[in-house]
Amino acid sequence: MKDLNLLVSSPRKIRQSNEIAALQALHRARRLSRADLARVLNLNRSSSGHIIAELTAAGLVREVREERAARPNYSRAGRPGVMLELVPDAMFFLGIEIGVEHITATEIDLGASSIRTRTVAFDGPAHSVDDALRHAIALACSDIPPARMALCEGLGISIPAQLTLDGTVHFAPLLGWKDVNLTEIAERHLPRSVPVRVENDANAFAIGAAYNDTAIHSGVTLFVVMESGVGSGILVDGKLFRGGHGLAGEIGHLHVDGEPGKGRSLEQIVGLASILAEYRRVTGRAAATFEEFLSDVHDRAPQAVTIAEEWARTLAFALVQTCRIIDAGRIVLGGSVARLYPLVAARLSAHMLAAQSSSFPLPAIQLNAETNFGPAFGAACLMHQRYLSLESHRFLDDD
Amino acid sequence: MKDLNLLVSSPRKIRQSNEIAALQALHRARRLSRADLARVLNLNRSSSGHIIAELTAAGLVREVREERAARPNYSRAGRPGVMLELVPDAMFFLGIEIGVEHITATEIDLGASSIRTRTVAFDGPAHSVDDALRHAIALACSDIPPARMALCEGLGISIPAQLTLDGTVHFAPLLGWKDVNLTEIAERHLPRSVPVRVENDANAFAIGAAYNDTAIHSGVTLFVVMESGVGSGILVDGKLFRGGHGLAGEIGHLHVDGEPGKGRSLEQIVGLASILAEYRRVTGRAAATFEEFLSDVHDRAPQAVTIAEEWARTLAFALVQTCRIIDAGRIVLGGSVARLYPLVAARLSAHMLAAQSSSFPLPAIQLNAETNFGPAFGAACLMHQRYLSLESHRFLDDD
DNA sequence: GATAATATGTTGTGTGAAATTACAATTGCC
DNA sequence: GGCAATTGTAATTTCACACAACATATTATC
Repeated sequence: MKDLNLLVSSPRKIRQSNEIAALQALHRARRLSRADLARVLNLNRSSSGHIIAELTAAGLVREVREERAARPNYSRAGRPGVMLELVPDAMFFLGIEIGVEHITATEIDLGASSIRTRTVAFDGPAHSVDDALRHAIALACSDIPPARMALCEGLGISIPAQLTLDGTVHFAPLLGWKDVNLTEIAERHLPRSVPVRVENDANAFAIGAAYNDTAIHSGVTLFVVMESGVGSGILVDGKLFRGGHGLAGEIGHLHVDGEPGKGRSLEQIVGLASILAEYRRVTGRAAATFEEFLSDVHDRAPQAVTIAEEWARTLAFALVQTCRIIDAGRIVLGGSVARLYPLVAARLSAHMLAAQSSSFPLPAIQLNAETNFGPAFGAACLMHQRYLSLESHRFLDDD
Repeated sequence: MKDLNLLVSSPRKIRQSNEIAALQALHRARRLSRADLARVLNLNRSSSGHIIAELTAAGLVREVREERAARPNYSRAGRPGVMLELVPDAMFFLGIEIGVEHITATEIDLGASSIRTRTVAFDGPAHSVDDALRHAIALACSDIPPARMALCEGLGISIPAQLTLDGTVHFAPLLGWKDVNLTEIAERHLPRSVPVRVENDANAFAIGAAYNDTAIHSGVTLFVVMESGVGSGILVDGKLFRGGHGLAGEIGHLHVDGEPGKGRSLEQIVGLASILAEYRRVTGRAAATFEEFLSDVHDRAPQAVTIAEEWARTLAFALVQTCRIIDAGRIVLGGSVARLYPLVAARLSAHMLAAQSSSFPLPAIQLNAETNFGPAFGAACLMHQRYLSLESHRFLDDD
């Protein structure tokens, strides 16, 4: 039923979907000539020209006035093409992350570049849903003059919660929320009607970390976020895999040892809180920090190394289990705890190799170094992605 | 790069994709009038008429001459529409399953109805890849006269093996094959050039079990096949989720108890071989059958019940772990061991409920009763599905 | 039973978008 | 400078769909 409607029908819709394809292509390649675009999209040069004309008139695309010396490379024979690029300021997208201790708001442009990010402390559990959203939206919109607000094409919200597919909070243990429709509430607090989407924080992080990395756009990638809690997001060809209820990737509660009934969860061993608790216990220093722990591991202090070894062993086990099910081609580790990874990368690999039957291909593991890419950025990217798809506001006038 | 080409459309491609959508709609609904089709596809009646005319001329669709008494229901006012249906005999698809002990070949028509199925004993490990495929293809094609062979629009092959995405056997422990490109070999043995696709047996089973069940077409469904080995296939909106290397759903080797390093795999507790071995051990009857075991469980013989309880407990644990990752909305149990499920359904549910955190929705569990739907049928369905998609041979003349 | 209302299928016409073709413009290479 | 190669644009053609009009077939209503 739903596949069928996605198929394009009327002439006008052809142009719309081709325009979207052109925007996507320009986003990925940053710069293309009309002829380049025609090749990428398998279109005629003339059609490409018409599409560009329409997008230029709409203010989304412009010719880049290039310094003549700027391209000594690619000196093919023939008339050189005029390069085109997206107009970054044509619009912007907002992303906010409502965390347990803070709220972050970010703003990205049409090129998916971060314009600015702001974070404030916020005691999440102490506030109602309504208060939290009002604070967050105020933070995001505060410095934006009304005229500019008209260029906002979407607001993404990231929440540490289990969400159903329609943006309703199913259960948010960390915030104490339950069964609230965030989309509805957010729309009430917005100065202007804007598309809103809510997403789990791990999923949002995954989108953000992958969004400007063209290599990740194909295949299956697992993004693991390790803070106090542990979550993950699964990306298939650059698109989020949400599962039947939007809860896919909730690996924090995987059982990783002991009998099925008892045993501990991944989060209870790999999470920040557990590591710190254990490190403080063995060192006897109740105020020891994660930085000190990392430093100790680096210096090969036995007590810290033991903790790190169990961390690596447990994480390896969970990753192998997960890959048996989704067969990820790549794993990206993020969150503050991920800084432990470079210190024990070899151990992690060894444990994974041991747990894996030899014939099963091991995924590549990467560290997400960009601390800048948080859930807020990812939530904004989600709206950027939405704009560059058939759901886009601009193309839904009729129907 | 690959998304873009699917988005782009030209007049001719519109017609193609609309024809495909029409075929899909007719396949799902079995019978539609031109006006019905127009509504389903969001097209004008006249366009619908044109599309049907083209498909009728191609011999894929026909008007059903209806007995007048056949529709006392749906007696709306107005001129009744002429019902349309796919022409089953317009083409057919072959599916073969190469197992460890047998080869099955099946043939389905354009309506995805099974025409005939044949099975012969075959000692897989004793034969070379080449021999096995020659046998299998001969079995599938033996009774088909050359003239009819021209109507064959695809051959699907199911193998108990890990396959890469391009149809190469990565590793087939049960058959002793390794690193063979089955597609290539199969094409050599075919009497005529025909699209070929190779698929893991669990994945093929999943496709087949779901293919004619219209209700399953949306959401995430996990199909678990339990024989001597245990495998599974994941279906997302009716389409197979293959993972990064085509190995998604290999849950047979999930660790289900003990410490990460040691512990047993799901297969070693839930698989047929293990159940039988344990049952024979505790009863002392070395020739005891699975039927006898089922009968004992039914009669609540303590020894058998103990085995069944561990089966339920272990399976529940594995299913919960899997659903934490992919968040399946539904689980379908198949394979001969699945017959144990109805006897311990309540226990399985209880164990799943206990293992699941209360906020996590439990998937619905179903038994796949149709023993007829084997991997061979699924492999054929895979080709049927392929024909009803943009990859279809019929629509790739140009380019 | 006649008429109205409703729905279907077909035909002709118009429109929009892309393909095709042709051509001017711009560069590199000889 | 001549030639090949490439780009961008304009005119024309082709194609598929939407729309409107109409004949047709059936039910509902008086």
